[in-house]
Formats: sequence, structure tokens, C-alpha cells
Amino acid sequence: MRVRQSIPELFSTFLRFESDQITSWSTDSRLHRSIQKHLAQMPEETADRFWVMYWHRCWRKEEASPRQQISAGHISAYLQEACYWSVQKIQPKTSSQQFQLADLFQVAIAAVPKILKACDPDERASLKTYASSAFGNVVRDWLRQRREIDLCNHWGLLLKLSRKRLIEALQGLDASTIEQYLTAWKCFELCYLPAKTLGMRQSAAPSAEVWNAIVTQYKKETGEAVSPATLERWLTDCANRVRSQSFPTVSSLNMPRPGQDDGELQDEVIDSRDSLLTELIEQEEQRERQDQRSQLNQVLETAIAEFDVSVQQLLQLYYQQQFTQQQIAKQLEVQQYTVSRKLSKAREALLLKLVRWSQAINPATDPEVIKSMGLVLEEWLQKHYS
DNA sequence: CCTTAAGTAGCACGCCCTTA
DNA sequence: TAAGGGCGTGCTACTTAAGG
Repeated sequence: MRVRQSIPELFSTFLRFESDQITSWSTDSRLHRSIQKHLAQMPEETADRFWVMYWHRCWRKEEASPRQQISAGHISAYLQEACYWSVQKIQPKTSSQQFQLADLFQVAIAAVPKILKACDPDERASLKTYASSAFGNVVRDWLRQRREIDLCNHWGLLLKLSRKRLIEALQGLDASTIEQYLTAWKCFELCYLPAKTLGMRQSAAPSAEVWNAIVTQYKKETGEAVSPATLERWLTDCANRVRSQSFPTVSSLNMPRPGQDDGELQDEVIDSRDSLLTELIEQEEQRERQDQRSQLNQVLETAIAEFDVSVQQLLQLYYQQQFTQQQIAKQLEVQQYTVSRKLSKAREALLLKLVRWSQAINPATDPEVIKSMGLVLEEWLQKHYS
């Protein structure tokens, strides 16, 4: 990363990422003009510390004014390196390859307004030091929550949920629907409670009896008769809304191209899917993905069919019946480690098939990709046998 | 933070088959 | 018939995740 030198650079340039690598600094011309103008008015101020304090105070004064975005923009630019190094420190620790550095960087930098609010320029000596630790905390917290939400299925998520968060997630719907959803959710919680003591994250879908109980409870609460299917639809919708509200799609940084005038600031991170072209591309990509998914199914199903019957049985017990290795060992009268090893062997063989198949599509397969294929395979097995 | 359970992986060993 | 490779198994230390 090239070290930025001048004050205008420090307060108007942003890191650019391309395939998870920093490629260059790009200048936001609006911010560049702004800092030049201020420098011309105060040519004696050449210390970056002065300008950080200056923009931080402006930001506080400009509460709710459009100018506040400019001040936040200057500070975001200033904090680019701090943000990068904080995220860089965390990223190797995230076991999953799901989140790239650029994604995490984006999550962290979007927290600048929050950081500016929390850090009082009159009390703290250095915004940069404060921000460095705050960026780390923001990303860690985001990853933790994300992992938690990803691990839960709909029913687990609904059990965990607080009423307040559900209401927040349902904003935008009309009042009567919100009321219906909330009542349905309350009935679900009441009737599904026994399962709460078991594994919370992967709670099984309510059984027919539970659904009937929910229907009865709903009738008791509201006097209206609603079918189990409708209740299920409402509750699934609740879960989906909570999911997407917690983690809106993160889009690319929208950095202005050098020389381009109408650059947006990086704090606009919510994806607005309004372009027809984007939609068409997405549809095309989706078709392609579906096509590849069915090919993948075929490859893996054939591979499993070629396995020894005992191995097939093992996979069934493990993935379908959800037995532990210990339970399988007891049933098959072998040791747990034998089960473990046979499962590993089977996974290895499937992974090999998967890698060969993917190499036919894209011959350049690096170890990272193979690692991520392992995860895909595990996910596939879970789904295939469920 | 500690404990516990579940799962993984390295090393050693023995059996079986092939080869010289 | 001995050597050697491939493979399965046993033991055990280690890692990871969940719960108190």
C-alpha cells in the first residue's frame, strides 16, 4: 500500500479493492475540492491531526444536515489505513472463506458515523487509535452475529428472537399484517416451547400436532380460524424478514472513478437493485447456477451409488438419521474411530469427484477453492439426506 | 473461564497380496 | 519365500463447539 503524503490526499482518497487485493488509491473529486478550498482558507494548518479534529467537530455540528456527509467522507478517507489494518488482523482468524477482506473492510468502514458519535474529539487524544480498536470490534461482532444467524434454521431463529427485533424487521408492512404476524409468532413460541430446551439452532420444524396447537392458540387469541399452512407461511416470512433486516446485502464500495465528478460516498452500502441490466445479468447467472447445481447433484449422486453398501449405510446413518459417530459405532459394532475414518474416506472420495468435475469447467483450481468445495460438499450432504 | 462431548488425525501395527 | 506396498484397525493426543 502506497503511503499517502499530502493533506488533500489523506482526506479525499479511498482504497480500491480488486479481487480482494488493494490496487490503488482513488480520489473523490467532491471531497478533494472541499479539502483544497479549506486548505486555501487556512494554509498554515498542515498537520493531519488538526484536520481530523476539524472535520470531527464539523460532523458533530452538522447533525442532520447534508453537509455532514462531506465531513464523514473526509474522516472515512482519513481512516482508510486504520480500517484496513484492523480488518487485516482479524481476517486470517475467520475460519470460513465466505467473507473476503474487501467485504469485512466495507462492514468496518460503514461504522464510521457510529465511531464519530461515540468518540468525543475533546476527550480523546486520537480518533485513529480509537477507530482502530472500534473497527476490530465492529467486524468481530458482525461475524459473530452472522455466524449465529447462519447457524440457526428458521425455527431456531424464531425461538431466539425478541419481540422488539421482530417488530423492527416487520416495519414496512401494514399494521394489520404486523399484528397478525406478531400474534402468530407469539402462538408459535407458546406452543413450541418444549423444543426450546433442546438444540436451539437447528430446531426441527413444528410437527402436525404443534401446528394444530398453534392454530388453536391463534383462534383463542384472535377468534379467527387460520390454516396451519398460512401460519407456516407467515412465520417463514417473519424469519426471512429478520434475516434480511439483520444483514442487508452488502454491495461494492461505490468508489468514484478517478476524474469522475459524481462519486458517491462509501457509507451508502445498501444494495439498491434498481437497474434492469443488473437484473438481467442476475437472472442469467441464476440460470447458470441452477444448471451447474443439477450437474453437481448428478456427479455426487452417481459417486454415492458407486460406494460400497456399508459406506452408503454409514452416510445415511450420519447425515439422514443424524446419529453421532459413537451411536453408529455401537449399531455397526465397530469402534468410533473406524466410523470417523470411513466417513472421512467417503468425503474424500466425493471431494475428489467434485474437484475433477469442477476442473472440467475451470482447470485452474487452487487449494483455497478445493477447501471451499469441502464446505460445499458438506452442505450438499446435509441437504441431500435431509 | 473451565469442563465435557464429539470429532479428527498421527503413529504403530498387522494382514493380505504382489513381485522378484 | 522374503520384501514391500496398500489398506484397515487400535490407541491416543489433539481440536473444536457447546454448556454451565
